[in-house]
Amino acid sequence: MTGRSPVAHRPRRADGQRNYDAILTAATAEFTAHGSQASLGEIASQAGVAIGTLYRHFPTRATLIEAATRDGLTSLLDYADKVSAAGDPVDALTAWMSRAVDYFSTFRGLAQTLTESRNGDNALSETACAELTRCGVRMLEAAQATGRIRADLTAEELFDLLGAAAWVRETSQPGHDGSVRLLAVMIAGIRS
Amino acid sequence: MTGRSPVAHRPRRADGQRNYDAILTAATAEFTAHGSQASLGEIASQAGVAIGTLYRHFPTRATLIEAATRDGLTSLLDYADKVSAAGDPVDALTAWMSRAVDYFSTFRGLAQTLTESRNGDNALSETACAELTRCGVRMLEAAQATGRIRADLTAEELFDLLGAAAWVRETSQPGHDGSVRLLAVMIAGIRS
DNA sequence: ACACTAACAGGAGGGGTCCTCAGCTTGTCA
DNA sequence: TGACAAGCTGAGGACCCCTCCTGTTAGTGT
Repeated sequence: MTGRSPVAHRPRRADGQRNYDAILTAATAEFTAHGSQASLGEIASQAGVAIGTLYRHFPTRATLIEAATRDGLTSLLDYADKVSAAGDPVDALTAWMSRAVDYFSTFRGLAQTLTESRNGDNALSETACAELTRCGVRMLEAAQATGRIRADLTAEELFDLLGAAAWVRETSQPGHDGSVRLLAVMIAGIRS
Repeated sequence: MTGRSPVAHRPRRADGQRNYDAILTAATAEFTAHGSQASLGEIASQAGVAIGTLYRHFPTRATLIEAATRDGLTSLLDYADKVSAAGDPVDALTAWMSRAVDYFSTFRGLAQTLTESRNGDNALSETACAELTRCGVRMLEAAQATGRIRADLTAEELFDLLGAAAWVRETSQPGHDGSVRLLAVMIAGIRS
């Protein structure tokens, strides 16, 4: 080891950063409009870069999806802290679940990507998955400690509920959000 | 009007019927293996016909999906009658829900097609959707009449539950069927 | 100020899928 | 048996995915 890390990268080039940002902006718009299966060629085109440039920055669709939803995930994790500090763990859990469904359905197809990643199939980064899982476990265990949430519910099952509710929202016709009632039924079902 | 219907079609040609059957068999196998997004070219190839022949018999993917799942639907409707006659309407409803989730998850992507069709987006035949809806309404109302199922649950919401459970099953890693627990939570949640 | 080089951008190309359509084949009925 | 409608074919245009090779440029050290 020399004094400084042997792999001290050069700072990212200015044009690279510009394109990275432009691609991310375009991707967010396209995913919102057309779901996670939006055309990558169209995203590149919207961003004003060639397709090769998009692949340079985001080697797989999953990396792009993850980058485009990173803010949402951070926001969800922050929300967990806030609502946990506020008071009753069961209220915190239910509020967080509702918020998590919002995040899961940021755009069509995200719930599936998240669930498959949690199952190891697809490949969002493990750290993101792990953060989300840890957060869910914490919320669930705190609520279970009150005795008012079924003790036999696992975190895995909790995430199944969230994914399912998000799927319903994605699939509902616009204007009618079926996930609200579904979530209510679920929350009733997980009480002791 | 003459004595016989003015649009009395010739009987279907024998080779046409053979190909129709072969396509349906191949489609069932391919949908089972690869979900509702299976390649239509591959299905035609498996059936030993050209792609144009497949489109002649099934102008859209939805018509093919519907034909490939018709038996399953019929079987589900029959099951409703059987279990309704057997005894307690709440038991009948819960048993039927479990069976309906089986049908909804005949292959990956079917739950989405069914739900979208119920919402008018996609296009399975209206008659099939209507039959299914009528069946669900009947099961639900009978169960609600006992007072042991929440009276404010609508059939639309019931089908959201079923679709969501089927989605979880489709998305679960093979070997672990998350829909069983999810359905249990849902059934707990819809009781009064 | 300048040359060097790693990082970057570009886009053609091979492979896949979808769906159509003009022309050919064949089963059926008289 | 012959005529004709029903049926079959598969090439083709349009789209998308992802890779990879070529040319360009921004940042760095002297």
